[in-house]
Amino acid sequence: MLALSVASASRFIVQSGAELVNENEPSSAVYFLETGWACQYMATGDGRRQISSLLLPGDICNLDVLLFGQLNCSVRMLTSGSVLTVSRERIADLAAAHHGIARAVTWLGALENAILTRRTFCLGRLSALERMAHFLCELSVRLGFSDEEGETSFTMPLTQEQIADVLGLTPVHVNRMLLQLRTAGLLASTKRTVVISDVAALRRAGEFQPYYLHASAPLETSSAKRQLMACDLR
Amino acid sequence: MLALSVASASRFIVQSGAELVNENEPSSAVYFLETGWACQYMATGDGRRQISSLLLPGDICNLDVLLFGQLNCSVRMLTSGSVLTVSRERIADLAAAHHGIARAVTWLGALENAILTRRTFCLGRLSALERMAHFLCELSVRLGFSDEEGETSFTMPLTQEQIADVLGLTPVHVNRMLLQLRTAGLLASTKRTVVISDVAALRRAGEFQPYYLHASAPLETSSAKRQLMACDLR
DNA sequence: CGGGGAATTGATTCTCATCAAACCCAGTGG
DNA sequence: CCACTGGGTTTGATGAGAATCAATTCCCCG
Repeated sequence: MLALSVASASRFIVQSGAELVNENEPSSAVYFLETGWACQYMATGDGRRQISSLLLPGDICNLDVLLFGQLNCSVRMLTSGSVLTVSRERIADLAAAHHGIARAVTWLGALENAILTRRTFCLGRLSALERMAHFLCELSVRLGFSDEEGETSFTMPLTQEQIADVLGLTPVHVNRMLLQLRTAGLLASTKRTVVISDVAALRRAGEFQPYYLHASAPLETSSAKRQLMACDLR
Repeated sequence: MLALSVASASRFIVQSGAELVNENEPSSAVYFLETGWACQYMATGDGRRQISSLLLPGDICNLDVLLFGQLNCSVRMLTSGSVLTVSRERIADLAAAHHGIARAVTWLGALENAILTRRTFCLGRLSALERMAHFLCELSVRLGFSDEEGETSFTMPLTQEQIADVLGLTPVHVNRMLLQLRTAGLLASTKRTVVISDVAALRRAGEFQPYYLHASAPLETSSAKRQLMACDLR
């Protein structure tokens, strides 16, 4: 909404907390997240919130809009960042003209699908500790750190409350689970820096198998994103 | 696996419990479920199981295979039924040649996506009772009963254990939640027949909003399915 | 030097899991 | 025709994991 109020421009600098899409309003553009983190979420009337997917730099959100003209969840920036928008019509036209574009949309949709499928498993059947471990493993791979052992570290701008909304837990419990992973020697994180001391062990603890992310086909994924981005720049 | 062992034929009669896809083996076909119910699920080593999606008569599963060549979950029949298979190559060829087919695949993928997103919300933030209510509402709409009030009834071949695997609960607790809904007057089910006594109330109890199912665009959905089915029959 | 959001810690409560037993009922075979 | 069987359902008693409530501490920033 906010972002689209200036219809002519296509790149926006948005503040942390800015709402890109509201679940109750129609939306007619796809967003490409250049920098910053964002999330898709749904909320109940009484304040419970569930983040259904995290959007990392380079991610595209709102693909459903291409078909449905409406997203059933809201999208909000978790940090400040910059966003490119492409109108629904523009992508539809290009997809009709170029196989590559259509394929890119399908590919990214399928990838999102795989991630969501995995998340249902985590939320339904893993304990809080396992979910936490799985989450950190998934994040590291999505951010491009796919080493299977040794140590990995990266920065993560999320608050514990936001992590809680991803994992279906309370902030307090997230805190305790992080502590537990730290005392178990799997994690050595400070503030906003995640340090996975023992990748292999953390993966075991979280039942994490990286295959579903298809990170071994980075060419496909990144080329899909690049093609969609090019829609905007032409 | 089982089904594909006879490569030439394309319609199979399968027994309840038959495994159509195993998460650890590559798969190279899309399945169209003519009759019967099936499910996609993932399991841990120690026996926990989570059903990520239910496949109802008329549903298509395994679309991810078109892009990834591998599904990350298993698919199993919950009842006996009949299944049509279409090879990956065949659909890919047709999709390249006909817009309609490509669009159908994208549409169904997006719909699955919307359902998974919603399930994430249910598993993460709804109580057992709310999940149960939401599940029954979703089921009734997916089966074609989209009345918003009054009474609705349909037959459901699932055991309480299978429902538990959908909702991330234990069979015992599923039983108790059903009892609770019955004593609250929202439900009047016997054996395998679900009778929703008060649709509006059950929807409120489960925070259910039907929009995400896009049942109001049945033409799109069913025509997408029909087109894919036609791939097989030509 | 405050001020405020986030993180941490403790005490308590509640939801749901676990364990265990009884029951119901359809199908089978004597 | 009726005991036998076994999967599914129902019910009860107990326990564990996570939520809730409530302070306190830690930092970052003005």
